[in-house]
Amino acid sequence: MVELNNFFNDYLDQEPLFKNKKVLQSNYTPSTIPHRDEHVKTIAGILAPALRMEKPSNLFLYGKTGTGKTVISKYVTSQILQIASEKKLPIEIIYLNCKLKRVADTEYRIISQLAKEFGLDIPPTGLPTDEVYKIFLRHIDAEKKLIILVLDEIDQLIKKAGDEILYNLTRINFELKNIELSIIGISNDLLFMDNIDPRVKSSLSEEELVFSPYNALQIQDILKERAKIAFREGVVREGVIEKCAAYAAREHGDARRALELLRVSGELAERKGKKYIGIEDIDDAEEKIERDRVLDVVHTQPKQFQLTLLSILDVSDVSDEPIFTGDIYEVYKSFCSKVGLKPLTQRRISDIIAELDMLGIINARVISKGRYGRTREIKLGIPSSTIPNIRNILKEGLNL
DNA sequence: GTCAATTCACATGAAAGAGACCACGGTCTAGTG
DNA sequence: CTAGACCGTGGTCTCTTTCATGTGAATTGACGA
Repeated sequence: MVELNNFFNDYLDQEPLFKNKKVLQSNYTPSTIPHRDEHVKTIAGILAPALRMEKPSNLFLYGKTGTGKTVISKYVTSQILQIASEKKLPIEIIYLNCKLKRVADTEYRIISQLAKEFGLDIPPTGLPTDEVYKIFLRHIDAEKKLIILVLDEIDQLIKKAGDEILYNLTRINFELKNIELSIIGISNDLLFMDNIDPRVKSSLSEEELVFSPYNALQIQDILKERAKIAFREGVVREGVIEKCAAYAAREHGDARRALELLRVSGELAERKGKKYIGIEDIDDAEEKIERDRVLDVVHTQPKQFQLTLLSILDVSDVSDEPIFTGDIYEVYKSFCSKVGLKPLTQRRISDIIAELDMLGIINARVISKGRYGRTREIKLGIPSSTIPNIRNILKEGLNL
């Protein structure tokens, strides 16, 4: 038995670097949002009629990840909710993240989640969708209410389930007398509006707002503000914040990434028993975040994904040449026969590769090699230092 | 040399199937009074 | 008589397969200068 007692005591004696780690976590809603005053005001202006029990316009927010769309909409809606509860106004605000698997990524689940918000218990499956609608509508129409529905990552929902949901949701206003429903859609994808039903489109995007990425200086401000609350004084060394911001700005100004980077840097420094966060911790943090993300995928995705990823790692290990779908499929098949798994069709592997690309583990690009066909050119999107590690974990998990 | 047709190796889409999960209603069974 | 067990039906959801269609540029081959 290891002497854990000492370890824990040492741990407790050690001065913690963090004062309040929560403010660096992604679900934290700060009380001030630097460099977004205009947006906050605009949104507040659009939603304000709600406080007079008039239906606000539907609103659409665009912008890349980490540009503050979610934070701001949460902030504004929480303020509204606060006033509403002071004045006893029947306003409901429902926030749904459509990207969360098995929560809100199909029509059925959206409705059942909505129903759940109103205290209805709807089974996760088994009922016809329109039945769920009926139950929901009947229950909800009982009293006068104004509902603001925030659909985050709405593009994911549309891509998977079609635009019928939005059509049905916008129609609730016409069908129910007591309910006013406004929708706030949040999307990372500027283009996704192009291929949805024009009727839905016009009714949905009565107001639009685009969030541009932060630049490095703005991210610095955000980081400084949060770091002040999160860390003890003097913990963050000179240049640390600047470097975090620079990293994040390189990635299209993603503030969430910058905050994560700072938090992980702090955690790593603390674990090393240091009394401060130095620039070198950021590099470690960067690598750790990357590795964790890949490992997370490796563990949560099904076997076929893992096999495909392993094939990619294997092929790219052998040569530095760019690799193509066909090569991977061949290797993949041989792996399958080794493991005794029935290989999937190339069609499916093609999709899996596309999904791995979406997850950011690989970089796949469709290119045409002219006479020699059209295919995906695949490169690894992860630091090479982590590859052997990941490969071993993969092989272990697959009994190879 | 120029230009359009050809051709490759997949990408991309649509539809449909398999299998897991689940609710509901009806029927059967065993226990109870 | 009734509560619970046990179907069968019909629904959703995910992962796949099957079939069909699309596609970008290197290559080819005809054409004219």
